[in-house]
Amino acid sequence: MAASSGCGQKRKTESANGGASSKKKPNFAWNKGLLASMDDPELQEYVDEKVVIIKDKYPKAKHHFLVMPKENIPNLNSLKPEHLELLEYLHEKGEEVIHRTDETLKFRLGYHAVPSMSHLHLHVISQDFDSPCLKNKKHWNSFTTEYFFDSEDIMKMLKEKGKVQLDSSKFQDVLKRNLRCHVCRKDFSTMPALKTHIKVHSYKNT
DNA sequence: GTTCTAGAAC
DNA sequence: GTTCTAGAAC
Repeated sequence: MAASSGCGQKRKTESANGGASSKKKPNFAWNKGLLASMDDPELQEYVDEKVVIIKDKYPKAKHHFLVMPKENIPNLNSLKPEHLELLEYLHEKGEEVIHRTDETLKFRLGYHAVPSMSHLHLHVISQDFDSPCLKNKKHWNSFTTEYFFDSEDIMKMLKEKGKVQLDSSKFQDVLKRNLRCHVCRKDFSTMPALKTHIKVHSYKNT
């Protein structure tokens, strides 16, 4: 059967790397990974003159896309008032990809308060969170707590304040909070228990 | 962001 | 003994 985990784990049988120089994987600049992913045709979902949409390399739900401007905007703190139209465009393109994918499912469009990866990216993620890549508390809390800012709220902030200023220290504790179902608010003590539980809910967009 | 894995939790 | 979490990795 060889059922795989489906979450991009490495094959240990891989050995055709032609040399003894493969002891360690260079981890430096891992946070620049989105730049490479943007140019990967395997991941690209949509491209135009202003944006690139890719499938998240490690999707945390059945459907998980990243909408990114081609313009190099490192993060939310870099946003200026003149970027508002661009944010609206990202949102619009995100909604389009939802309609092309599965409009019967509930989705959210939003930004992480403190993203690990550099280069502004709008998450477009279905709310089932049914994925083998969703593995730990940080994953869960980053999409189901106030760590996840709805795109509309970010746009509103930029519009009203002329910037998006988030205190990153405030969000470290949020990621360590107890595991709680995003639908019925029931608490769970382990990830496996939570992952089993969330399957009982419907994620239809009705 | 992920992988790996020690040792805590059960 | 096995499951699960959480911190280091260059």
